[in-house]
Amino acid sequence: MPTRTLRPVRKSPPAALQRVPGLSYAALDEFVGFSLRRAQIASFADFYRGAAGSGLTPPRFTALLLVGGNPGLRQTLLGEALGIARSGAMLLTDWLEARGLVERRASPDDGRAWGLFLTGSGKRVLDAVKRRVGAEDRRRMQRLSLRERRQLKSLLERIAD
Amino acid sequence: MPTRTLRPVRKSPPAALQRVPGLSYAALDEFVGFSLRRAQIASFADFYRGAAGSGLTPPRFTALLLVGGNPGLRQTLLGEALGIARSGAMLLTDWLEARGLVERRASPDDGRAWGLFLTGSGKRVLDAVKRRVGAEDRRRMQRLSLRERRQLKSLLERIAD
DNA sequence: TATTGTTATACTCTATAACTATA
DNA sequence: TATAGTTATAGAGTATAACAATA
Repeated sequence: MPTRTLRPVRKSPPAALQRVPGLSYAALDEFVGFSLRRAQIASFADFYRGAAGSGLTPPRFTALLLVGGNPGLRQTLLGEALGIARSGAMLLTDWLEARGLVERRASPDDGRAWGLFLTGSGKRVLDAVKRRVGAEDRRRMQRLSLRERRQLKSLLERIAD
Repeated sequence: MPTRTLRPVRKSPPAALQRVPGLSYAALDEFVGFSLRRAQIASFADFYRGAAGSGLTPPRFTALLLVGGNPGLRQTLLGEALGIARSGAMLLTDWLEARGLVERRASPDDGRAWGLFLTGSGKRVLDAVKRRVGAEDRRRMQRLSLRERRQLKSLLERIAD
């Protein structure tokens, strides 16, 4: 059994591109990627507002959602889904387990692997954060009509790989 | 004058959410934020493809674009535009200066401040990378019709703060 | 031999806080 | 006093590589 070190809570959201008044952004506005990035940063800010106090970050929240939707998920697969190395998936799982949100259970069919499961507390925390983050997500999207929201989502899916 | 330490070139793009076949993503798909994030990650991948070999990262590229479009830009303002602390803006400027892409000139009206300017080499590198990254950006967007591209950009601007 | 999880280590980017020199 | 830039230091998240146990 490994050492379960509790990693501290993140204090503030990551860097954010800002529109500073008086500066020329003409060169940036040629790229759709910049609009995408700025919208995505706004969405991250929503997340941090909704997840405030939970200690969750986007990868941790995503991990909880994935474990919740795929009980018995293995760390390697979790890492793959998150696009991080196995070692990182382990540290992430350590953090979630130390906080009592996720449980490692020995895999019945593979002695090398763990199956990951939400604990009762993990389910409650996930539900609460999901509700609050979801509310923030919908609040921002209410700037658009229902039709525009569907359009945006469909366009985004088409340009994502 | 500070020490101008040359920071190494980034090897690989940052983490990327992946659709792993067989996993349930139902819980994630409730959030527009996830579509946004996945599309944005794809756009980052485009950037790293286009900027390959240049050592540029998204913040460094953005910094070059901003200095190019705002000659004499001060570090503090650059940091603000990028959403990073002054100290970070300095390290970033150090990197760009050590690579000969950007020049610090004493500000004529304020003895404390630098004005940032692209060097000849900086202009050439920026032009080349801009062209290649722009091509990648447009290549992805060609999955959409012209009308859809305009729509996407407009929708993104409306949900960004 | 290959894979799962783990450990050790290092690197990148960021922040905070204290310093200096100018304003 | 306040601001621009700098320095020192630390933290968070990532990667790579080597290891043990199991497949």
